[in-house]
Amino acid sequence: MAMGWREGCAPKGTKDMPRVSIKDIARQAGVSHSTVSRALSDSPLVSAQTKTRIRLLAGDLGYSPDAQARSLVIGRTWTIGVVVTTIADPFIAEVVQGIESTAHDKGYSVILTSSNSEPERELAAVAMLRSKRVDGVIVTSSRVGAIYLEHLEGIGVPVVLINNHREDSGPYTFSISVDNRHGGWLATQHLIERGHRRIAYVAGREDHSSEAGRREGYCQALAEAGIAFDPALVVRGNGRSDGGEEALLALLALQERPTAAFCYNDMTAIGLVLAAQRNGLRVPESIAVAGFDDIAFASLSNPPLTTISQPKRDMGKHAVEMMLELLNPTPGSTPPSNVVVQGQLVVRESSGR
Amino acid sequence: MAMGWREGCAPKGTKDMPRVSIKDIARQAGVSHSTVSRALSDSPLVSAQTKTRIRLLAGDLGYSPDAQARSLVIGRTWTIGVVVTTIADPFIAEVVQGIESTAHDKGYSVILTSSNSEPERELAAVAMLRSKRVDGVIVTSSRVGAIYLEHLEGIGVPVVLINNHREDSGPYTFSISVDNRHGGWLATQHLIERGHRRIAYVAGREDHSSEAGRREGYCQALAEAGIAFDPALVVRGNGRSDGGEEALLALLALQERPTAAFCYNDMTAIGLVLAAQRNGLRVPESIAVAGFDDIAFASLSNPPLTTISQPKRDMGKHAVEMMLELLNPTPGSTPPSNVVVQGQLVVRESSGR
DNA sequence: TTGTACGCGTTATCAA
DNA sequence: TTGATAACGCGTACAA
Repeated sequence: MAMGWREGCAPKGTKDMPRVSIKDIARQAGVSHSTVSRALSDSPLVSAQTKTRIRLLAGDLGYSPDAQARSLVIGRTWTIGVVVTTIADPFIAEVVQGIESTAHDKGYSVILTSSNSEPERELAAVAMLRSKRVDGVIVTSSRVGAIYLEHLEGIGVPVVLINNHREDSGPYTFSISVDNRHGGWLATQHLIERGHRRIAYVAGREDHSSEAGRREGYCQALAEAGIAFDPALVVRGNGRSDGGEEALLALLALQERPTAAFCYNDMTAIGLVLAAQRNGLRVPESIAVAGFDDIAFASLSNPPLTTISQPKRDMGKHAVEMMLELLNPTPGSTPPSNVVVQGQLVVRESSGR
Repeated sequence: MAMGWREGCAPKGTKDMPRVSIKDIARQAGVSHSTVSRALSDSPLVSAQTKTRIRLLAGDLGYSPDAQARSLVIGRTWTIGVVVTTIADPFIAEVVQGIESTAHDKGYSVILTSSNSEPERELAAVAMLRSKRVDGVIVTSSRVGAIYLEHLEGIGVPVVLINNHREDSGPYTFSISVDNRHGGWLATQHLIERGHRRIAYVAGREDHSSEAGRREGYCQALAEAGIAFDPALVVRGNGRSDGGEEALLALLALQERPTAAFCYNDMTAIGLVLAAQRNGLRVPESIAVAGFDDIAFASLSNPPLTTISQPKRDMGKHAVEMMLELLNPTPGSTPPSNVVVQGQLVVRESSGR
């Protein structure tokens, strides 16, 4: 019965089951295809009678509207492209969950592309999104190069950047990002309140757009507390757990060890905690630790991690809503502007009593 | 300049930047649009001279082929739909990363939909994928209801199920799944080798298709070791960390407490470990623990978690390759069949010395 | 209230 | 080697 299968997928639907179009419905209903089109799109230009008749028929025939054909004439695809570095990053995954979820609610679907931070992949992704005629693009990548942004904007559709504010962005590009400086300040300030004065900062990658802000917040909190900034206490990391592990070793090698560490993000913090414990240190007794992001595992690590919580799902949601406002501006409203959301300090056990 | 923006996105591209089609190129090049089409698709029916001339022109004009129009006539979209429960699940996220990555390599793009396990969302997602004319669908959901599968197959395109083998699937539906029974056996056997005889099993949701197999493996290992099966040692879980926490409390309430626990998955195991530590138990000394999946955090938890590793990325990759073989059967090859991959025991510290 | 005719951007089938 | 012309499935201005 399904023997034709091995010959490959027949062009449209299988030979066993050809696809039904509005013309087919029209033929069976004895009307023109335009009447069918109107009936299915609930146009007032059709009698209620034929409307229901056609709709029933469409249901019986198993009709499914062809979004491509529709988009071709309408000029919109109700699809938004989402570009991430990797979906395996727990932070990004949660943001994307927020994006997909609200996009779905608004009748949009999502094309997901991951760049793996490889420039060629990024460009290929952009070309593909452009060809697929997405209505807009949301980018959740911690670093968006200038050239890359240029290509992105070359698609000619609105772009929303998450955690990646850029000054040199085009007129259709907006960003929504967490207040990194304030978050860094909150975390450091918290450690200071806990009585620490030698506080390390484990940095992220320098090309991550959030890095500078978090470090500034760290510096500011120190300054406000009258603690002299010690460059030796700022160690390099990479945003991943292994970076945190290496950072701990670097701190261990210091003459005067820190009693606390604020880490660029949770992954770094978790790696640092693990390495500390492996080296016989107790957290938070020997070294207090605070992270950034509040990924799901922050509360499941041992000890549970004190961190700055970002409203990840909400940021995804907000990004979609901003995108829709760009695509379908509501008459009265003000045009969108860049958004900065505040992170929240979540005190858990890794920062002490 | 970009003042027209607030009037909404103009149909195709912005007014500032109308989209260029092959007809535009044809006009400028003084040839017919079919010649342009041929030149761009590298047809041998065009002189090398005009071919390069047209291609250069296309580049200058910033031409981007319209995938929709193309698909409309070709009958393929080079798009596959991916259905997950939630992308925020670390296991699923890694599988999807594997899917997106290899799909990209093969020239396919991915539409991501998350069902949140809500039936209405699932059906809406299926309808949307059908309308968008995806070439195939990959499902990574731990439970696929019979009705749901029916709808899925109603799209008329191949379906690949990950970790969700079903006997009652249609002729175009295949599955790739881990050997749950063997994995459960491996983990339990490992705990037995470590000297444990009272070993608990913390179950997953009963409607998860992997649950039965893992439990069977557990039972078999016990039987082979001559250990009597004690139903009291099988406690309910839900596949999440809070389920593991509750399970530990249940085990604590037992007359004869277990000295080890095999958990349905890593999230459950992590929750159980955390609850144990909160209750003054030491892992693995007081209770040894093994999980299943080997999510990224298994190695980052404290103590690092012994678990059964699933080749998550490879499973995603394999799913795509299977899909492509269904879409473009290579002449000589055998038709795809359901695949069962073996998990690997990864011994870390949570299971003892 | 309905039907006709055209266009969206492609590919493909004919003639030339 | 190239150019008309007809599809693909749909929306819509225009005419009836």
